[in-house]
Amino acid sequence: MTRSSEGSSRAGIKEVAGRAGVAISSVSRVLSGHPDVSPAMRDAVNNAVRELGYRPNALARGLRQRRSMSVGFAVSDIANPIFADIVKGAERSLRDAGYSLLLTNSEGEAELDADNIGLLEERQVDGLLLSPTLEEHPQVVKALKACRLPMVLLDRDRPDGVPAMSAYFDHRIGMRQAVEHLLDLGHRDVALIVGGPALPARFRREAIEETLWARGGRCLVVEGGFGVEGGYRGTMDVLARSPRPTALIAAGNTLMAGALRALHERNIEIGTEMSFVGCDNVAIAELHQPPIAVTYRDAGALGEVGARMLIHALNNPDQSTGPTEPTVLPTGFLPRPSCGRPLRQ
Amino acid sequence: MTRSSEGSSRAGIKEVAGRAGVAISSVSRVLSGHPDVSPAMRDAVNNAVRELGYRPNALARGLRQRRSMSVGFAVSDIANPIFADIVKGAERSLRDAGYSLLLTNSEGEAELDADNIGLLEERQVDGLLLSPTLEEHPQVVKALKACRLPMVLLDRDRPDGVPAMSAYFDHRIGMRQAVEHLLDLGHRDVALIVGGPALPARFRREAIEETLWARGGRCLVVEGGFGVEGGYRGTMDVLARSPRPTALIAAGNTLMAGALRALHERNIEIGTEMSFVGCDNVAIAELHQPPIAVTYRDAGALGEVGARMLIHALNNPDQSTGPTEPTVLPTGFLPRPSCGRPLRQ
DNA sequence: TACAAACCTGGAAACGTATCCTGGAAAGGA
DNA sequence: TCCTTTCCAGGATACGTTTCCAGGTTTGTA
Repeated sequence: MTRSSEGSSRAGIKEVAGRAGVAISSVSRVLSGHPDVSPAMRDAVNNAVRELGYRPNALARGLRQRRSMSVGFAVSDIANPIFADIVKGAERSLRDAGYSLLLTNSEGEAELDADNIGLLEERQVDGLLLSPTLEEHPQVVKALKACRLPMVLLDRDRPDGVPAMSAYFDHRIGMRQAVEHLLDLGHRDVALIVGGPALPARFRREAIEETLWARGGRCLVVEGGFGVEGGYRGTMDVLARSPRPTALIAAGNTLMAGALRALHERNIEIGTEMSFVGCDNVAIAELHQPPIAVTYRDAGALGEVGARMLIHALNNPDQSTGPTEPTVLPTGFLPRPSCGRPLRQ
Repeated sequence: MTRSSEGSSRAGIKEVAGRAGVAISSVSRVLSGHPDVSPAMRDAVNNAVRELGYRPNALARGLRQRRSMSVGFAVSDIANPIFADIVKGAERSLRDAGYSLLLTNSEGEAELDADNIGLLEERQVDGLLLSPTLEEHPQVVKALKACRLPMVLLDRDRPDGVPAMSAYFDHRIGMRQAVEHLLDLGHRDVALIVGGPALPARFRREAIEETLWARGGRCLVVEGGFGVEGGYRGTMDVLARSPRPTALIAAGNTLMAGALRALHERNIEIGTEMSFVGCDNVAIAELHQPPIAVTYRDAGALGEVGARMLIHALNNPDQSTGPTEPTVLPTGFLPRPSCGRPLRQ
């Protein structure tokens, strides 16, 4: 009988106050660390809290304080390892700051992203982290413009008129290094498989074209569509070209998977018949035989940084409401045996 | 001036009532689809809602209704593709049913899992999905026992006294097939690298040992610890044995990655010098050269099913409070060239 | 000793919603 | 015409907190 006979529902602050023989407001003061509290009061309340196993109701608190201490993350595909890492990093920063994470996944459907933004608003999140499928999709743009919350776009373009902060990778750095590497090996005809016009792809394309042109190379750009399928189709397209490029760059980790499948299927020897560069140092890149040269980025760091930007904005709501400077994180390049000298000059 | 001059804060049900010239309770009735509402009233309210861009406050609603229409998911590592798929599947089911997902990640720390369970309770989630790091960790068990909410454990053991439902894979099916395959190829000495005693590993170990013993094979079990590192160390351990097993099974997708790294480092030719079986049909397995034979499972389906079990329990709170029968999903085996005949008999 | 200041506490209002309850109006039957 | 029933709308209360306000006690200072 040492267990207190807990009611069917959880104890509230009222029960705590009753048990401690004090007023509700006093309990609240103790719990929120208000200075004007006598030691006796503090002990009495803390004891009652412990005995009842009291846990505050975050809904009630959020309603009263008009802040829920939660942020929403609208992501396009949590199963993409890059996004999983970003979410993981963001969750870490948020947890450290006492925030909870409300996650929505759109499975690549832009309309769902737009809906999700609205749903998260209803849930009274204090801010929003965003890695939508298509940041320029009209419904998404509309939802973003209508949204009054502090927002951080992660590795995405900021559509005109959207008052969001942003953090992204400078994918050009790693790509320039990759192309320089290919040029140094003697390649002059390089194909690029790219999914769409959005930020990461755009940066990569820019860097590749500029670097190639500057040194007299030629670039074949193939838009094969997104995902593994896109990579596969794009690669098949490239392989059918004549003259065939001697090096192939897949601008994304899912494109890379599709490209590798196509190369295997056609029995192309990677690193000799065709040099290959992928994106993101995911498991396949490292463990493939031969290992795949890739541009890399610290996706977890982007999540952490983005979340911190958001938290900072939440703590300083008075600052100039305009979006602050974007945070730009570097990328790099890991040369690996998937890149070799071209067979023909 | 067609835009309504929205106040700084969002409009509430009160503003809607004022604009429509009706009582607050009437607005609530219209919005919640109550039958006793006149068409005129319905139109008036709906117009006001549209004009003001009203969105209900989920916090207030949850507080009043004592259900938040959200569920928590405490996962050990969202960056593990299996968990990412499970979360993705769960989010889909939850979204379809009108629930939101509160995600916590413990990054492999059991204490964090325990904390997170408490945090999610504070947030008044209606139920809990769980893929904790160590379901038998004392703090986790304590948190689970103290939790009054409907819970579903995903691919985890149910500790004694924890009133949770569960859904898991029968990893034995795929493993039996894998071992039969190895036996058929002529292998008699098989090594198993396993992370710990938890459910997936236990099932796999059981199936391997039973199947091997039944046909006169020998099994070397190595507990190398979790993660990529564990797989690496375990494999190095196995390679040092004499006589060296002719086949190696890595019981987990991260263990597989570590094992492959070790095998590459030692220049072991996979499929001839050493046959290899991994777990989960992740990208590396398919794209590795030679492709890696793996047991597979539909992780997304587990997430969907688990979430549906939870939702069903939430909709039928009166049913026998005891946990229902576990849902068991099958696994399979994909033979691939990483398994070949042993060099020596 | 008297008065201001600091400290501590309790009561009450508010956050935005759902729901109970009451009552008026309309509709139907005698 | 009167009474009962049904339909519909509004008022009030509650959900569990925080926070403002006012009052009471103690401390410090003149």
